[in-house]
Amino acid sequence: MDYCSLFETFLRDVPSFAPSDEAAILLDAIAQPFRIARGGVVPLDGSADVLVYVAKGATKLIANASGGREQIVAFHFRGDLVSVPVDSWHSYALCGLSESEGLVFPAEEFLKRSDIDPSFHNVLLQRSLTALHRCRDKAVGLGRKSAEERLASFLVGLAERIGTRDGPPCTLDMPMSRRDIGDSLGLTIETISRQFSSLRNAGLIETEGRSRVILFDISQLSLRAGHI
Amino acid sequence: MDYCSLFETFLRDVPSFAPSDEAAILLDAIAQPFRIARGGVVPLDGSADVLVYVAKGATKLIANASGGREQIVAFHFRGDLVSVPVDSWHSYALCGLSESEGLVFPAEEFLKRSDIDPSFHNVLLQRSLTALHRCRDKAVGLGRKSAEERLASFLVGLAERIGTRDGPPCTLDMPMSRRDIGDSLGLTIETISRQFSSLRNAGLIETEGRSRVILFDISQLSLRAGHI
DNA sequence: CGTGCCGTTGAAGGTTCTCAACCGTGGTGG
DNA sequence: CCACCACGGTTGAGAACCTTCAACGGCACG
Repeated sequence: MDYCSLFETFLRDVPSFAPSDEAAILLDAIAQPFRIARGGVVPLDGSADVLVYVAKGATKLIANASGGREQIVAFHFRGDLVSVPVDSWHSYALCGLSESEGLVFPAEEFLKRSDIDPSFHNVLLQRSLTALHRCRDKAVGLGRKSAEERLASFLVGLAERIGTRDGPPCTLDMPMSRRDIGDSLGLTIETISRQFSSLRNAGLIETEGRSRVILFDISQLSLRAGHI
Repeated sequence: MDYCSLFETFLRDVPSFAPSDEAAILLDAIAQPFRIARGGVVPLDGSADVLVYVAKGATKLIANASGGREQIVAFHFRGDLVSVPVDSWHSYALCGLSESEGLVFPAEEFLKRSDIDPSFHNVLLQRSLTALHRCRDKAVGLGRKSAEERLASFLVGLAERIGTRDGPPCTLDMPMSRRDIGDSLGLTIETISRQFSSLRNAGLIETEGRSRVILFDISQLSLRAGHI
């Protein structure tokens, strides 16, 4: 994808104004395109917070705790806008699960220029609130849930975001590895694997190869996830 | 505090426009004042997301996981604006740590009306990003940290928000109980108590009564917190 | 002065982690 | 074409950390 179509995709996905608008021109001036391979890291200048638009592929937002421990804070897919802080207790990086492309904006500049268009500004606010609410639900899971509940939650949540809608059964092609799932749920790969086996034995899911999961009964899974 | 002074405090704390502005009048029309005692719950209509402004006191945002387990997602103090979702996997409630007062706004209406003033809109966006970043750091702690690291993190974070600035030593008057701390860090009260004892024995902190903590060496605590 | 809640400490138990071995798959090079 | 290797995933056994259960102490409040 060349820069032009990247930026057009951005304007289509983060909706509410046409490419000719004044705000679009201003944003165009500060956009930095990127393209990363599976496992690659989105280049951040490291001096200021950034907003990253994911145009294609799938990414993970990683926080580094001390001692080499990693925590995946969120997964982001095509169309998502990710806020990546620089000056925080933990260092963050946005990393490709598959080959991915998109745009990097300096956050401060971006927000300043988006003032021009209130409805665009509203979209940003809405999205950051959605991210906040997702992060809170994640925090609840990390703080108060067993391994089984976490994995069930994870699968149900993923089904809502990227699953086939014509279920049941619902088929899920996960772009992330067992390690990624573990790093996201605060568990080890071994525990993830054991919980997959347990759900398989319970007849709730089936796995094909490394990345495909079939969910037979989402409501049952939701029950095991400890959702209210 | 009567409604008028509540609303004036709101306009002062969530800055950028004077009480006479058009936006202020519009917001005035949808504000619902509340006053809760220690342990009381901010009344939410339950049909739509709300934004709560805390004018006085200290509050906790609680998520209910199934099985009676509670997870405190965030603490909020005077001057904070809290987004409380209604339709989520977990049910949320905003609860007083001490006698508290403030204003409740329907989120959708609030955001719609704040369009009028871009700089106000910017403040909202900035605040929700701050909340998101805090929530992420919390998620890292819940996912990847030991009990000692969590408590050290908690104390350092609290010191930044409500500690005396003239330290060291830094004195902390915590409005929350051991149970609250446990519910916030994903641990039991017993573990919290043991970790307090451990930090006391290490000479890093001193406790006076139930709510006062004195931090002798914040950098040392920060080290134990596993911050990068 | 009694009662109740909050906090502390101890001992036993459980869930998850760590360490280790094994298997299947996909890619590479002889 | 096949052997080999690297890597991701699975499974088992023991250890670590936190929880659970239980008892006790102290402060606040009626």
